[in-house]
Amino acid sequence: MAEIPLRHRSPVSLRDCNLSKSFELIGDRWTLLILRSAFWGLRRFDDFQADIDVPRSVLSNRLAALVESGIMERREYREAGQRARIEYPLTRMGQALGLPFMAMTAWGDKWLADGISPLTLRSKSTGQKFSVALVDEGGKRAKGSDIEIVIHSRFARKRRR
Amino acid sequence: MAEIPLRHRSPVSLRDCNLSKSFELIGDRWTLLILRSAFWGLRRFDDFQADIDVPRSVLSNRLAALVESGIMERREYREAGQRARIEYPLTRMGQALGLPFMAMTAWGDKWLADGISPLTLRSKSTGQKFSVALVDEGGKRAKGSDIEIVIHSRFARKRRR
DNA sequence: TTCCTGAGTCTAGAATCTAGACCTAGATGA
DNA sequence: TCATCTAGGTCTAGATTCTAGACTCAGGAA
Repeated sequence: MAEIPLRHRSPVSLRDCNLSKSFELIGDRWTLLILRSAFWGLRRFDDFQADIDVPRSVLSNRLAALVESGIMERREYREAGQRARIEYPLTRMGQALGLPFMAMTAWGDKWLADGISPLTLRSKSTGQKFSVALVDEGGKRAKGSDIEIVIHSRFARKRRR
Repeated sequence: MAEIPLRHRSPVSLRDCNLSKSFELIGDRWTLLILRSAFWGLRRFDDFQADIDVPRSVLSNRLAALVESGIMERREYREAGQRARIEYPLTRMGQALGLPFMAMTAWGDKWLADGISPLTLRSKSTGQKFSVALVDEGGKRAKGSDIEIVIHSRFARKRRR
């Protein structure tokens, strides 16, 4: 992997950058852990609290922020003969974070655990392993040297220095 | 997209989870923004500082942590006739974060910016667009309903309740 | 000799985090 | 009827971290 060419300033401002906007919403240790638990199917306050041992006031704040940004939903539900309770399921927007999370997990497997993955994803029908990859429209994996970054002119910032 | 089945506890403990280990290293707003700048080719202390307007002491801490964890390298370099300076290039481990970051960017494009992407990735040779996807060994995209999660028995936690 | 630049450190006040106690409303048990 | 339990929180005080901005330090240039 070649070194990235030196530059002194990002060509897209933070204001226009959807990556930095994403980080503003979920780029915090507890938020990320809450989402991890949510992907496992957790939905209730006390379950989150026990699962990741987060301070209750922090959990409260983070859930409110996740609801505010549309990643989770705050919903009443009622089990037969029980009183109403609250649950926090992922919205479609939240579920769509699955792909970045899988990519992040694969990175962790490779670089933090010597390639040992506690879990793998595979096809129910064919049994083949799934993995996250950068592919073209036909599903062919991108080669590092063949990738070109195109910045939409409306967002491009003048190069300085 | 169907709802995730309810569960009360993650089947893999935080200790074994490479996703949570990853979050421990980079799951912090400033660290994420520093890495974003690094992917654009920034390498120098003052460039990072100006690019994302991070407090200098925080930048100093975060860079040290990134070096400590092997994501960046602290390196002296010398331009012709100049004194030695320091730069912080991404290591291979750091560059490998590119894929999760691209996935995250695509998420942000879709959900935070109405699908408007300041940047796209395409093939230099064929001009085709690249995108991050979950694919099988042959490059075929995974269908949500066909994905099965397999937890390696060594790491599986007993299901409670 | 003074200035400049890159790469930091230091400081004090503000904001946030943490552990843990407490609160509340409905269902349940005695 | 009264106390108890539970889910889903709030409140508090003390510890930690963050922030803006001033300062430092070394090597080269003017």
